[in-house]
Amino acid sequence: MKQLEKYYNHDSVEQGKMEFWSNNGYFSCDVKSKKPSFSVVIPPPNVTGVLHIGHAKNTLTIDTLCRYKRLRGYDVLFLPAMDHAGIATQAKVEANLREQGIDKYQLGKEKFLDIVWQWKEKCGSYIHKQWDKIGLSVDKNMERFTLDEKTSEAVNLTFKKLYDEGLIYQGERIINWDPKLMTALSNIEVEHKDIEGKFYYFKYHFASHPEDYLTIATTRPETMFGDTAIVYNPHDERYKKYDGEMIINPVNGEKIPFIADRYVDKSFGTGVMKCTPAHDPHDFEIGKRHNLEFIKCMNLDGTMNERALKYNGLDRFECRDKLVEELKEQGDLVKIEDIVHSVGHSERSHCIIEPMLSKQWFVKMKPLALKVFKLMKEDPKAMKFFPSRYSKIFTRWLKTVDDWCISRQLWWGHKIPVYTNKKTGEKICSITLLNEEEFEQDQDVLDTWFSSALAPFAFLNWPDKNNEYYKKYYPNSVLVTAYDIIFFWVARMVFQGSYLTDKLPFHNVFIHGLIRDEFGKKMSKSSNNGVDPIKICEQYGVDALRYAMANTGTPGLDCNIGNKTYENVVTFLNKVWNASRYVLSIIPEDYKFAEAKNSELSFIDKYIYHQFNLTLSSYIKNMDKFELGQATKYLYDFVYNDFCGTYLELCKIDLKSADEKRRQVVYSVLYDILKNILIMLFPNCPFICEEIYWNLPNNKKSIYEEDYPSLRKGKLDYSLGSNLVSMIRDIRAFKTSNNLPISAKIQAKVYCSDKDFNELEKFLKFYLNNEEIIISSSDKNLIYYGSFGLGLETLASEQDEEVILRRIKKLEEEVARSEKILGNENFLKKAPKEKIELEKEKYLKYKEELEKYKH
RNA sequence: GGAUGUUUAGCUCAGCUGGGAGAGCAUCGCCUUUACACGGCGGAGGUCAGAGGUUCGAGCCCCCUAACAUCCACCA
Repeated sequence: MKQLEKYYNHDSVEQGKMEFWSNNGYFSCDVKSKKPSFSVVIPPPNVTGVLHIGHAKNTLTIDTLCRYKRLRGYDVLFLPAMDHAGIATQAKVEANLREQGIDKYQLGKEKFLDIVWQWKEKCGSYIHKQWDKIGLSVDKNMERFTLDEKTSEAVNLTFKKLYDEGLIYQGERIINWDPKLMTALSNIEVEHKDIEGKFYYFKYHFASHPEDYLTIATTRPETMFGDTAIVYNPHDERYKKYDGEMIINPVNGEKIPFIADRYVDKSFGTGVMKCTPAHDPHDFEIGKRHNLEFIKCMNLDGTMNERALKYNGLDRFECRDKLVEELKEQGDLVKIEDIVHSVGHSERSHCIIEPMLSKQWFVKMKPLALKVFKLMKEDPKAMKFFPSRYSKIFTRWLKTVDDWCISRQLWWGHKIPVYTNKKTGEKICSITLLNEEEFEQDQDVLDTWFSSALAPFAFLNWPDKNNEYYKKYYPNSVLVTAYDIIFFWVARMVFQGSYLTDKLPFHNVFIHGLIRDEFGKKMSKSSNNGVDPIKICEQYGVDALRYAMANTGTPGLDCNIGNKTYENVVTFLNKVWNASRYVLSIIPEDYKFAEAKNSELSFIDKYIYHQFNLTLSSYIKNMDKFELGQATKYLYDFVYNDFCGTYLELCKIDLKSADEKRRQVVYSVLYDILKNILIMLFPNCPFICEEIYWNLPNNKKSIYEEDYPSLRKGKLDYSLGSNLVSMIRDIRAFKTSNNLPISAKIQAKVYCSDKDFNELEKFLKFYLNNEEIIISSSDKNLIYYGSFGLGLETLASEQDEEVILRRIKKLEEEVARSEKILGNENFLKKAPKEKIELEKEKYLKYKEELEKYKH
C-alpha cells in the first residue's frame, strides 16, 4: 500500500519534473523517426521583458497540444524562439539609458547595440526560466532567434529575391511617422482612435482682391506652413469663377494657386480645402496630379522647422495653439468647432502619428497576395482556420492590403542589404557584406515582422530545402495565436511562405482570444489588473495555471479568468489527488495489472467502462479540432462524477464483502481507469499526473512511455448500473425531503428479478442503512427503474405518497409528450427513422413503468 | 461607413449534423461518512435579447430590430 500525502501540494509535485522529462529526451524531436510528425513554432516573444498572462495562454495551449500529440504517438517538434522586436526593444533600452542620463547618440551606434545585446541576453535567459516554470515542453536544441546568423541569412536572401524580382522598391511616399521613436511605421502599426479635436475655420484672401476671401477649415493649422495650393471640386459652380487665381496663405503671406481637383467633396465643410502635399496622403496625390511643390514644415522629432518662421523649433501642438492665437489677432479666424475625429496613434509609443513625406522601402503586396490566393484555390483544405470565420477576416485583409513599408529608422534589427556605390551612386542589393571603402550600406533596418514572417521555414533551416528538418516539419502542423496578431504576423507568414516555399506555411491556424480579468475587463497597465503567470504558479501551482489557460473559454473568444478559476482547478486537482490516494491505498503495493475479461466484470464495472468509452471518444473528437476546453470538460465530468462520485463509492461497498476473485477484478478496473485518467489529463496537468503515475505499482518510467488509452471493447450492459445511480439519488433526495439524516434507516420494498436483486442487494442495504429489504409484488406504490421497482418509507412514518405522485406525474408528462410527437403524422412521415425509433422506445419504456402504478 | 462577434440561471460562461435547458461560482438545507471540509449529499433558481419566418419540431437555420464588443476604412 503506497501513501500519498493527504493534500495535493503543488510545490513538491513540480520538483524536478521538467529536468527529468527534458533529460530523458521526451521534449526532443526525432527527425529520423518514422512516426507521423507534429510541428509548431512558438510565437516568438519579444525580448522586451517578462512574459505576461497572454503569453501563458498562448504557449500553454500549444504545450497542451504538443504533449497530447506525443502521447498519441507523434514525433513532436515544439520549436522555441524569440523575436528581437526592433522598435519595442530599442525603445525599452533607450528608456533604460535615459533613466541613467545617457543619450544613445552620445554612445554611438556600436556601443548602443552592445548594450542591446546584453539586454537581450538578460531578458532571454529570464524568458527561458519562465518557459521552464510554466512547463513548456519545447525542444531546446532547436531554439532560434530572429537575429541569429541563419535567420539573418534567410532575411537577406528573401530581401534580395524580392528586390531582384521588382517586388521591393524605394520611394518617397507619405508614411506614418512616429515623432517620438523617430521612425516610419507600417499602416497596421497605427491605431486610429476617436478623440476630441477642433475644426478651425480661417480666411484665405485673394491676392488680386484681398477684400474677398475663402473660408477654409482644417484640424491641423500647423501644417498651413506646408500649403502649396487651395483646392475646390471642378464641378462646384460656386468657385469656378476663381479658378487660377492666387490665394494668400494667412500664415506666411505666400501666394498659392487656386486649383480644381476631383478629390474635393463639394458638400464637406465649405467645399474648399487647403492642400499640404508633404503632410497628408490625399494631398500628396493631388500634389502629384498638379505638380505642386512638396514642402515639409516639420522636423523628424515633431517640432516645426524653419518654414514655420518664428515657430521654428516649437512642438507641433504648441505651434498649433500659438498660430491660432496669432491668426485670431490678425482677424483671419472665422470660428472654431468642436469635433470628434479619428486620429492615428503609434501602436508602440502611443503618440500621435505625423503623416509625412519620406523616402522608404516598400514591398509590393498585390503579387504576393495573388500567390496566396492561388495556393488556397488549388487546395482549399491546405490551411484551415479554427474557428473558420477567421479565414474570411484573413482573406479580406489580403485583398485590400496596401504596400508594406518595411524600413525603420532604428539601429536594432536586420540592416537593409542594399549598398550604394560611393563613386557611381549605383545601388546594389547583396547578401554578403560589401567593402566599406567602395560601398555604403543603407542605414535603415527592416521591420521586425519582415523576419518573423519567415519563422515557419527559416527556423527549419530554409533556404536549404533539402535539409531533413525542413522536409519533415514544414509546413507546420498548426499555428496557435491570438486574433490580435493575424495581420501582423499570420498574414505575413502566409504570403512570405507562399512566395518563398510555394506552400502555405501551416496546415491549421488556431486562433484563441485574449485573457481578461474576472470582470471581463481588458488587462492593462493603467487599470493595474495585469496578472503575472509566475505568481499564479507560486500561489496555485503550474498545473492549475495550465489547466485554466488551455481550457477556459471558447476558441476565438476572449475569456475572463480570476482567482476563482484557479481555485476551482485546485479543487479538482485535489480531487484527482485524493481519489488516486484512495485507489493506491487499496491496491496491493506490488500489484501487477492484468486486464479483467468482460465476462468477469460486474454491472458497476461495466457501467464505469461504458462511461469511460463515452468520455474518451468525446475527448479525442474535441481535441482533434482544437476544442481543448470542451474536451477537458468531458474528462472533468467523468473524473468528478462517474469515477469519484459513483464508482469509488460503490467499490467501497462492494469490497467489504468481496471475495478474492472479485477483489482482483476491482483492482484491475481501478488501476486501469485511474491510469487512463492520468494519461488523458497529462497534457493539461503533467506534473500532478506524472507524480501520481510514479506511485502506481509496476509503472513505467514515465507516462510518456504509456500507450494512449483505447476504447474498452465488447458489449457493456450498463443499464443496471445507471438504474442504481438513479435509485441512490432518489433515496438521498427522499431523505432530504423528509428531513432525515443521511444515516437514517429506511424501510424499502422491492419488486424485481432475483438476478437484479442479488446484484443490487448490498448497495441498496447500504444506502437504506437497513439489512431488511421486503420483497413485494408488483405494486403501484413503487418507483420503477426499468423493471426494478422500489418503494421507500421511513420506519417512523408512512410511505411518502408525494414522491410517488411526483413520479407518476412525471411519467404521465413523458407519455403525453411521446404520444403527441408520435401522433403527429408529419413527424412519422418526415423525421429520420432513428429518431422515430428512439421516440418509440422511450414511449414504451415510460408507458410500461406507468402501467406498474396501476396494478 | 463596412465587417465580425456577443446577448442562455444572481455572476462568469458551455450547449459541437435542429430532436427533452447545462456547468462552475454564489445561494438555501442536511451531513464531521475511513480518499478528499481544498469534502459529501440534496434543493431552489431560465419566455435561451425582442419581433417575424422556415420546419413535424428552433437556444441552434433565415430575415429584421436593439444593446454591447472588436476589427477594417475614413472628409480636409
